[in-house]
Amino acid sequence: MKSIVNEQVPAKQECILKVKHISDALYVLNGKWKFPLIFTLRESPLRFNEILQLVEGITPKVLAKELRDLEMNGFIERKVYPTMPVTVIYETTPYSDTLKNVLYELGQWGEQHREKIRESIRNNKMDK
Amino acid sequence: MKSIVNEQVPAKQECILKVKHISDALYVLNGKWKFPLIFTLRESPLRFNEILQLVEGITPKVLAKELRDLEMNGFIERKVYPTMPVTVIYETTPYSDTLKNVLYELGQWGEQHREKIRESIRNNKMDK
DNA sequence: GATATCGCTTTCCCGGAGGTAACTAATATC
DNA sequence: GATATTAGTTACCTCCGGGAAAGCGATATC
Repeated sequence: MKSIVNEQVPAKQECILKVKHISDALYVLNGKWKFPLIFTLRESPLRFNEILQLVEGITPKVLAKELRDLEMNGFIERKVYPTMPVTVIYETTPYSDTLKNVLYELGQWGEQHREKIRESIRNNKMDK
Repeated sequence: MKSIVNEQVPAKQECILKVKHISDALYVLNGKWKFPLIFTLRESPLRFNEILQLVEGITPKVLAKELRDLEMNGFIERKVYPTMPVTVIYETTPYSDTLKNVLYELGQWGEQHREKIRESIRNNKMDK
């Protein structure tokens, strides 16, 4: 005695589960800076002030907070070298490598999105 | 007369550009609900109250605001049918399909991340 | 036509994210 | 002891996400 309703239930549950996975990801990767920082540090390890210059728009306070978050969640490691004025190097852990595909797809999408927006402006219509 | 510095400049510029693409993507997809909503509506078009029930934790006000944002950015369409108490159906546009890969990778990552966290708790150590 | 209900929408409010600018601690140099 | 460098921290402020609850337009009921 299958009904349409019964057939929809598994699809619904599956959808709710998938959304939960996406929300789990967003929970640790929320905000404006997590993805940009992980991407940048995956290119090469950097010092605090180097990140400040490379990641445009970020401020010392926000950077310090984001780096703390990322370290707590196992994405980066903070290495202190007792040199003359102290050198602190931030580098990504292997766990950040698991984000490779996400970072790639996000970057690709952002690139085509920028192009689409530029075209919309040229054509003087926002969408459709 | 190449120096190490000169060789690093293109890589730096390339990195800054890629980060810009990622930031462009995050600009329209920021917050807790954009990805979950696009994913859910890509599964099937839904009415306002159906979304409220399906996307756990979202409130009417926040949902209305997010739906407005998503419509303005061309991700979804709001269709009104003049039935007895009025039916409003929200459905994704073809532009949302361009996010397919991003949504897939984000969901995959979130799933393995949840598993990793559960293991960390079992083993009583947070990372490393 | 007064009242109730459904399907959103708006108002009010709080807390936290994130920006600005100035300050600090440790060492080295002058 | 004044100044510079590195790696932040602190105080202050604004804006936005998001929760609670009321508002509102259209129909259904009496």
